Amino acid sequence: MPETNAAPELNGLYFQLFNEIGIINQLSRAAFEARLPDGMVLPQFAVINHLIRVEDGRTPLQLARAFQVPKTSMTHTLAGLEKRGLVEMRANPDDARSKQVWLTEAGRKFRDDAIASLAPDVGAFSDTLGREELTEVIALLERLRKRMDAARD
Amino acid sequence: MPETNAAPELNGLYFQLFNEIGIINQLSRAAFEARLPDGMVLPQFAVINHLIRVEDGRTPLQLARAFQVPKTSMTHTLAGLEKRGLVEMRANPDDARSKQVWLTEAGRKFRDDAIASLAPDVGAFSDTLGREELTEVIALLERLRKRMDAARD
DNA sequence: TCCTTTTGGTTCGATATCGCACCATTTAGT
DNA sequence: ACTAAATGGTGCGATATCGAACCAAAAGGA
Repeated sequence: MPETNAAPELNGLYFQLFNEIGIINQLSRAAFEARLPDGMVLPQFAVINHLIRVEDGRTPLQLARAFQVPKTSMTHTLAGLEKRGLVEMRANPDDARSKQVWLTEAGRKFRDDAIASLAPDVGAFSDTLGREELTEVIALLERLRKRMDAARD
Repeated sequence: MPETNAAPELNGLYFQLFNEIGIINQLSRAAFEARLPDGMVLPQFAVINHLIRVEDGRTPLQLARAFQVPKTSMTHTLAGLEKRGLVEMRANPDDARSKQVWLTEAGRKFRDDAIASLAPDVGAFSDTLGREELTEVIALLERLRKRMDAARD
């Protein structure tokens, strides 16, 4: 007899976790967008941040995968960033189908300014989790994210 | 000289955490919606689940607050659920402006079926975090959520 | 009681998100 | 080389999301 579910309550905990994650996502999104200029939206900021943290010159598809959004969504996000002059789309020398996303000077400055203007907000609750707890949570979530990603086939 | 930021790297960790949370949210959303019938969307399921976990008879505004979404979004979500016959909107006997959201039998059944059909997916990675790790993460995130919520004034 | 403010909810318009279909290139198979 | 399949990206239409403005009921003063 196949053991399909040895610990059903575990599922409930995962549901709870996803629920909590959804709410925090909501809260952080709202907080961010309240600070960002007019129509600037969280995904746009996230992309800029990613390009700085990792490296610019990524392709749109790489970005879509990194954030686990459909590529059409990324196209839209990048179009917004380009219209604001925060990124620059160039042809990919290695593949004529593909493009590369590069930060402009304005893009880098924008990110620095945004971080600075966001700092006070983060400061309002940054004492909630200690450094160890934070890194612990991040590590666990990262582990979960990679497993979920892998399970996605 | 005022100490505005005693530990700047902490902010970076929070950014990282929010980033990770955003991606997992994305992944769970996509996974859920792949299983749910046609146009059914994650927030709708989340509301049903909440009504069962907590108690139905909540008002739309209570739900909006619970999920930290604007009330207009909740109106829309509830309209979708009502159109599918999964919830029922009744007048609030205590307040003529307000309404109450009640689950229908179809709504309860729907939730049970959805959970069942989702179980295999969760099973694909449910061994990633142990029960202790899970409850630990949930507890920490819950703590953070409440603090962020409070900081929202 | 009358008037002001607050609160619960919806309507409306603007934008974001995403699936589907499509095109151009690249890769793989023969 | 030639064709078939896979890959990177976009256009389009349908829906989701959300802020602003609005309405009706309730709460709070005077």
